[in-house]
Amino acid sequence: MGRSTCCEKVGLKRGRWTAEEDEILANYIHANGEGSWRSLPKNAGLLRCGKSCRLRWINYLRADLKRGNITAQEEETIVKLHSALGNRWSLIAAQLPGRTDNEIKNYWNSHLSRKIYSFTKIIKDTKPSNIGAVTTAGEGKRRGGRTSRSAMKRHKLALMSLGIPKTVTPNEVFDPAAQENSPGGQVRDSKDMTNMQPEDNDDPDSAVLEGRRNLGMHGSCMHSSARPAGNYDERQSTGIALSSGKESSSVAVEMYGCSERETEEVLGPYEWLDNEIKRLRSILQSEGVHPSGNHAGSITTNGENEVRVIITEQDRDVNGIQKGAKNDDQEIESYGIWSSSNAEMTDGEWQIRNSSSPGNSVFDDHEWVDWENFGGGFQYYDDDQFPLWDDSGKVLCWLLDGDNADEAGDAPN
DNA sequence: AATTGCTTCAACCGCGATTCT
DNA sequence: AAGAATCGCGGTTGAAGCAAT
Repeated sequence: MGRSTCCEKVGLKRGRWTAEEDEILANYIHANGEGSWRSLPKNAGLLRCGKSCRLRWINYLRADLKRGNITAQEEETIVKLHSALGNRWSLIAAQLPGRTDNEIKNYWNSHLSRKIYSFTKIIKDTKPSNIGAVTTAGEGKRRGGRTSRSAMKRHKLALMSLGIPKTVTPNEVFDPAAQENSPGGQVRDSKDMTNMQPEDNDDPDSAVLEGRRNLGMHGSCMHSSARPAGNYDERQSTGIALSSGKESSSVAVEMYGCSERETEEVLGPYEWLDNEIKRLRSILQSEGVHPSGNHAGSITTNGENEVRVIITEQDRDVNGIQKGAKNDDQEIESYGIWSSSNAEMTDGEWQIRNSSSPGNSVFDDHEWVDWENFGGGFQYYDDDQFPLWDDSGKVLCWLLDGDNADEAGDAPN
């Protein structure tokens, strides 16, 4: 069927709205309510298309919009939600009263993504050598000290011209294209998450694994999922992918020996992400050795810009749970993607939490989905530190919408 | 003071999803 | 049931303004 444009382009005004237009639109909506956007401009006497009116109202004129800068708390919320949901701005915005999806999208693109992108650029540009050659970041003479959109674009084009797959950006964590190339794939919508079944797979854990992957089973600020399929066997190793600002730069420096030039675009402190990276660095410093001594650790990449900590589990999994019959000397399959969030230091002892363990969190300190019950219904864990995950434990279930979400609780409203 | 490069964000665009007829 | 209309979302663009040179 042919798609008609939302309105005739001829004769309609475009560009910035004037105060007078705003007033007309606001008055009309106050009198007649929202909706019927197609007929609204005609009825209101505006030379705008309905789409433009709707956008103007939603993003600017609504009375319940919050003005002013994004707060630190909001920023953290955005980062965490983006880590889990990808570029689903409307879902993210729904958790930030008074903020619009457009605003959050802009904020992400202009503030947050660059911080992460800068680090991935370092990884991309740096050879895995000279580990230990530590330099400080941000010493380059550069205005602003940020990675601009244009610079990112140039970088992307340069990589493309060289036939190099461009560095994964945060937005691509849930990139459907990347998903198709990813071993486990990425979630496209909530139905994908809620309808996952273990069919077509003999491995009873596969559905769970799939679910973890699809839900962005990487810690906050991770981007481990967007790699192309390769000979890297995720099931035989666990991986950590890094990104962030200053602290992550130091990780990069320590791991790969970035030069000053290579770190020049690294950003300033961003505490929350930095803490993630700090913990990761500690993991690296421990060489991935589990307290049990059963793990041999190494740092590697899969050749696709991704930093991984490879930990071979030789006897049992990190939770001490035997994972099927095998010889004593057989390397156990450890699936899933590790993040800095599923390993932490507690009371001076490393607690490396395998994602296969029930109740282990995706994000540090925040219990999410009980993955073992993923197929038949969710169980969620309380999180009293993150108000998004409300007191009754209605974690992301209602964000997923769909039928399964109802099993875990009603969406707050 | 002029130029250049960059950041920000409002607005536009295309398309899939949903609702209407 | 099918096509049309509309809504809503996410990606992208471009103008305005700022900062460095």
